[in-house]
Amino acid sequence: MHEEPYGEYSFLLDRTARRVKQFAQQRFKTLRFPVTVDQWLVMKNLYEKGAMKQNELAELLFKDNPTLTRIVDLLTEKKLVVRNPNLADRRSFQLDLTKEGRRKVEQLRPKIQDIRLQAWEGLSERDFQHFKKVLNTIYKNLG
Amino acid sequence: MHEEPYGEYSFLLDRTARRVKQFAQQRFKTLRFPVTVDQWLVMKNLYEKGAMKQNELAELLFKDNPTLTRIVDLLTEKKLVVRNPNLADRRSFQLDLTKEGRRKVEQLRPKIQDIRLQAWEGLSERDFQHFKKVLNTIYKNLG
DNA sequence: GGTAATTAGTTGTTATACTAACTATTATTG
DNA sequence: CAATAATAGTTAGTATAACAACTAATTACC
Repeated sequence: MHEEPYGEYSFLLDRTARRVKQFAQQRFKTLRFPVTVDQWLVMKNLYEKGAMKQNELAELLFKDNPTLTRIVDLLTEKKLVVRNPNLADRRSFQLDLTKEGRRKVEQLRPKIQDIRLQAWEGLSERDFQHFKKVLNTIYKNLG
Repeated sequence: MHEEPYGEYSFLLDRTARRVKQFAQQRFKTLRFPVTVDQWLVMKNLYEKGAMKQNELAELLFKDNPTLTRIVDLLTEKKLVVRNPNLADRRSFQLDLTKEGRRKVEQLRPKIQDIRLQAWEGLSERDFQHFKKVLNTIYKNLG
């Protein structure tokens, strides 16, 4: 195994990605924040970028349409997101945060930093830049 | 977003991990290899390390028991893995590859390298070592 | 030896990911 | 204008992940 170049990279990548998500989800639970990590990403993007169509959101999040449909379904049930008719194209909606959704985002945003900093303890900004470069290269190589 | 330290790391991590798995799964399909990436990990570890109990495998793979039970269920259905009674402890099994399972592993192992190399094009062994260090640090920080 | 605590794996539930197929709507083409 | 192709989002199916609860077996303790 150690004699093969880049052995185990995908295993470590998967393991770490899962752990990061699990940790964040647990923190959300502690904070009584009533959504999953992936639902949060939807809300965060709607907050920062404003109302948009589902396929615009899918592009931002690199998620496929079925998955996103289901996430949005759950968020609309929780009354955190609404699907407004898109007058320019009856095939699509304008997704937007509700007032409650907006408030929830504002509550959690300041806390995300704490979650993030725990992961990066002992690592530097330089490590981060390098890490990003590798992740982006791999992503592009497989794209 | 760019003013926050380590912003987006989890997003990029998740995105890349998903893409890597997706790419590998597509390659498996092309190669007519009849298992998923996660099933492959089970088989690979049984091949390299020999028969073992489920909880030993769970530790190696960092997967929880329900998930592993389901993966092993599917592999036994495909007749690639068997659950042999563990005479020392009636609560557990010895998981092992079947003859067919062993053959399948031997078929695919040489091909895994190609899949891996595409991801790491343009990156070096040094990049890899650094990447591993970051992933392992994050994992430990959140453990 | 008997009882309580722990353990190995399973079952149930909810969520997300990927692929395939589908329906209604819009765009393109001749 | 009509027919065809493409598109937006949805539904269905299969797989994995995480958490909770459970059952049978084993271990620990008195």
